[in-house]
Amino acid sequence: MKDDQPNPRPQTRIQQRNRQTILEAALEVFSAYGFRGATLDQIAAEAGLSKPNLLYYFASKEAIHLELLSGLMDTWLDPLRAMNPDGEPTAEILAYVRRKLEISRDFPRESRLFANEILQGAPRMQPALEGDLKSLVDEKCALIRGWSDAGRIAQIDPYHLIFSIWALTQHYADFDVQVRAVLGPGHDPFAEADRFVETLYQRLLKT
Amino acid sequence: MKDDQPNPRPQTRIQQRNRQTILEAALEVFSAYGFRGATLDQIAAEAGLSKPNLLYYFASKEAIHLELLSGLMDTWLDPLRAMNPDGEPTAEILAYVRRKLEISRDFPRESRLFANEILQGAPRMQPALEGDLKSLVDEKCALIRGWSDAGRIAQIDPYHLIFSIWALTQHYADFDVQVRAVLGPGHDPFAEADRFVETLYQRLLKT
DNA sequence: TGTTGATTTGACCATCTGGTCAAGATAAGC
DNA sequence: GCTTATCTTGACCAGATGGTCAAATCAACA
Repeated sequence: MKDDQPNPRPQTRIQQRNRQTILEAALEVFSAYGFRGATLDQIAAEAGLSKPNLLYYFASKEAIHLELLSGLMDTWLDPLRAMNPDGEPTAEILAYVRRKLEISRDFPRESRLFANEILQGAPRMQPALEGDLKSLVDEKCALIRGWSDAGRIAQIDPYHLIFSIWALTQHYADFDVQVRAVLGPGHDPFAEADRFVETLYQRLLKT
Repeated sequence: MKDDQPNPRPQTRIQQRNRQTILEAALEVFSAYGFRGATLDQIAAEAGLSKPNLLYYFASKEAIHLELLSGLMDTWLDPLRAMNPDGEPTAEILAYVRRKLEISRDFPRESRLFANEILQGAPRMQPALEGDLKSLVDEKCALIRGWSDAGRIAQIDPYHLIFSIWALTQHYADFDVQVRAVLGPGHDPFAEADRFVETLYQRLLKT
């Protein structure tokens, strides 16, 4: 996201590789144990580096965590940004749902990291929530309201419609153990979820 | 749940009161910071007791946490247990949704404690999930499937129907900060959610 | 009131944890 | 190969944290 130019910081190949390795390891550990539950030793072990070496690449434990979180917000917002005002309303909303569910399936650790942060009151993300997130949601909700006012989808509160999409799709990543425990073996929760949410939102939005 | 008889352990009034005070304080702290993020000193301060005194009433930090979790499961299952096979299907399901949302509104700390535990892989609850929870859900899903096979509600996967109820209702407790950040001031998320989920499930279940 | 058992706590301990530092190993340019 | 800048680490530190313990305080009851 930053340091794309060769100037500001040299960013040798070793630096690039090791910072990446560390972030990957930190994601694994933070998403499983939360910020305070994770230790630098765990992350170092996961990354195959020594603890002082971690701190050569990142100023502190908090700095690693922040870097992960800031990288997250964009991944989070992109699918919603992609909702096209000129598309067919139901198709656009369903595409958003499907895309969000794919993200839960493919990036469950990121989803849990995010959930951990919000659960604990979002101490490091509140500004982003009230800023970028809110304004994007406001914009898309205006769009959705336009669609329902024009009778192209059923009348529904657009904000809570979006909340429901977040809740449903993230549930399969964040509560994975519970879902699997209840379904028992021999199930593909995400495949089933895909069919379920499609049905749900089609019935909800049908005029 | 245990020690209802006066015999096994005396349980003086002081003991009863202090154990309760400690559990209340621990709920506050654990739900806000997670198990590892919470400290005995924090809990002691919140309870207005000294740390050694906590450990006079509970064997360890873990013991406090376990007691909270075990108390939780029942509160969690009760609304689902209350689903009446002889009632009107849509009304029964909507009542369940409403009851679950009330719990999110009235016991958000319990909801977050639970979410924290599941998020981190449910290390201390997996047996309960695969046991009591699964069998109750299996039972109620059979019931719901009966309803939809009889044409009394629309065809829908009962397991994912229940997951959707959990996801939606708990979202308002667990992601409270996010919901409020997006809605902005002047909203009552739970009141709005109540209307939203009612609409959603009515449209989903209508034959 | 004296005695006994329950309750409370200050002082303490071992371990863990985030972080530092100086010295050594390695890679890169000349 | 030599020099310089980058990278790596063993040893260490200060503070936090879960937990212990003996001694002190309190409550109840004979």
